[in-house]
Amino acid sequence: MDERIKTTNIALHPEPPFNFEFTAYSHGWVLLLPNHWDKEAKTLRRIERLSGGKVVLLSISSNTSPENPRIIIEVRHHETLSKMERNEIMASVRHMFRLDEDFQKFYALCDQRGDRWTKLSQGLGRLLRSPSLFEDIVKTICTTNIQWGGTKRMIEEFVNAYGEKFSGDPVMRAFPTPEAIAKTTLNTFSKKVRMGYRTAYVHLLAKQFANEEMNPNVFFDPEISTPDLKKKLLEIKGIGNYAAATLLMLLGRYNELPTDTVFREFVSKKYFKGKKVSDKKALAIYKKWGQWKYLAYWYELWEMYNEQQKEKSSSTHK
DNA sequence: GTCCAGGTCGCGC
DNA sequence: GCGCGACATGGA
Repeated sequence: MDERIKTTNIALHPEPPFNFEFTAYSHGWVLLLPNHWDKEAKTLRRIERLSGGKVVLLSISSNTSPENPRIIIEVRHHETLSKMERNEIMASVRHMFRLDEDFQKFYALCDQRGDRWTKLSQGLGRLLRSPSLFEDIVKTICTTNIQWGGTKRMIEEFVNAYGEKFSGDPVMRAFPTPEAIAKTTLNTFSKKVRMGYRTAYVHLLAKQFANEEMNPNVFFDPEISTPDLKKKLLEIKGIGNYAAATLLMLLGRYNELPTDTVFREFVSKKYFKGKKVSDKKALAIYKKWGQWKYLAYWYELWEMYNEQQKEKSSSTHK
């Protein structure tokens, strides 16, 4: 290991209930570069390029104490880490794990429903997100009209082609900056990263972020109503109804559901004995959850996934 | 080879 | 406001 690499540890103190592993592994994002999930160490690693240009390696883990939960960020870096850089890293990780989001009302609703829903108030429901909105939009675009394997491949090519390296690691790279994509031509970009027709959307998005035509702060403004926010999301090329609902979830608004193939198949299976249903009927199932629809849906989807995994392992161990 | 994926766009009506 | 074909790419 390079001796010039320094290590700085930073601790965060989430409000309980908080469950680090459930949050890290809450949906597919943990499996997309530049995230690396170390199963044994229960650690999320990723290269991060700070706004000042410094590239660092973050190893994010937890003490897993329910009473006094703590997130530990091990930062590997060159030279000294300035206070500003420390603060930026803390803010990014708080953002990823949604430490500033309040789930009390949702948990109260779950406890009120009783039964298996009470499990959620032990700290489930936080869905991992990326440090930047740009990363979350690119990734969401890359989940449309493609299977999960395709999403992983596209993001992998994207990160490996344009992400910055940390000199202490030969392989890992940061998520590309909008500037890095904006300064390459669409033609070159489309040859380096095979995203199909999505290439033009991602290239345009990068240009809009780079020239500040798109301001991420607008999307995080608590004052903006959810319908207005959805309208803004739909203005982005490549974002339709499904992607807007996904992005609303990532932005902390849970009242829209992504009516895609997964949602339709799931609701049909769970509530309509596998028969086809209209989106309207399917959506009606979650109406009672009000502003928490996405979290309720996601929990049930996760439940079914776990049951299927159990069945699989029990049938192979016979 | 054919079909289609955690859809979206742009067109014509 | 709705229906419908086109869209890149690779895996099933």
